[in-house]
Amino acid sequence: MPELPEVEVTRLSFAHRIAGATIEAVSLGQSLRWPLGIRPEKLLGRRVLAVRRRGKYLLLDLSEGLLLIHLGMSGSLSFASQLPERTKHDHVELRTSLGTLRLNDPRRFGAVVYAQSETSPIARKLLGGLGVEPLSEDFRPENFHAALQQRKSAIKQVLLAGDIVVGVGNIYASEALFLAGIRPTLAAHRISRPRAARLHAAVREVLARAVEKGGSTLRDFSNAQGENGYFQLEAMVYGRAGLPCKVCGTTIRLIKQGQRSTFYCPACQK
DNA sequence: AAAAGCCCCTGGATGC
DNA sequence: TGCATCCAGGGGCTTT
Repeated sequence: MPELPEVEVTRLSFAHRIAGATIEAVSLGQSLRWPLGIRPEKLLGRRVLAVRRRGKYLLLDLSEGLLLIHLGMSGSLSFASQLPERTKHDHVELRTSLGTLRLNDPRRFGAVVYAQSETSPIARKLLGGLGVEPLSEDFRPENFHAALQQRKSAIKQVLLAGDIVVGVGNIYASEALFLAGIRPTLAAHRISRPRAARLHAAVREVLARAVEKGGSTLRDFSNAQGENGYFQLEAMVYGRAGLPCKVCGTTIRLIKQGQRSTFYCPACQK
């Protein structure tokens, strides 16, 4: 489910409510992708200072150390003073003085990992290889073009890899490439400077727009307040195989790239 | 260094 | 209704 917009929407939905809370209890369900990395009782009494985002990770700054939270494919967070009864896919629960934070993740590709600092070995392993934040000032057309020149694989897969620019997942990669008029199979190093600039703008535009719409709720995504997203309703190509392009009417195509679906318009994207 | 495949896991939709 | 197959928002790890 969660690409940058869904993670950011989740962050916005509880960051201000959990800030300053003291951790009172931690309980774990089934194992996730990685172990927590600290004895849960060690977290008791620590405070949650802030919630930041890096790529698709949420970073909970604690009075000592931080928690890295990843939602994987099917994870979602809830934060409320009163939550419904726990179900079998609720794998991490953090009870605090201001409410309970709960991770639900049926597929368990997600994770909650403790790190002593952002430079600790585990934090470096998870965050170290990440590319630039697409919505920050550091994401610049010139640098983006230069980075693409180094890569021979298909632009869609380069976007997904996340080592040049973070946060673009399977939905928004297809959407950004449509917006930029670029064929997903085009080798990244073949993209001209002006076209790279156009893709740069498209990535920013599609992600920012998706955040505004509360993300995409394809099956089960909701933010930490339980609210759904609506960006999927305005998707131009994602999930629209066989349907007419909203711009030119040509039938949208579905192909596989690296075992993942890619959608594009063969007329609008060259 | 980069690229390509594999795999982790559960559940919903579809087909016979 | 039962069972097999395919598919799904991610990404680390291993092998070329």
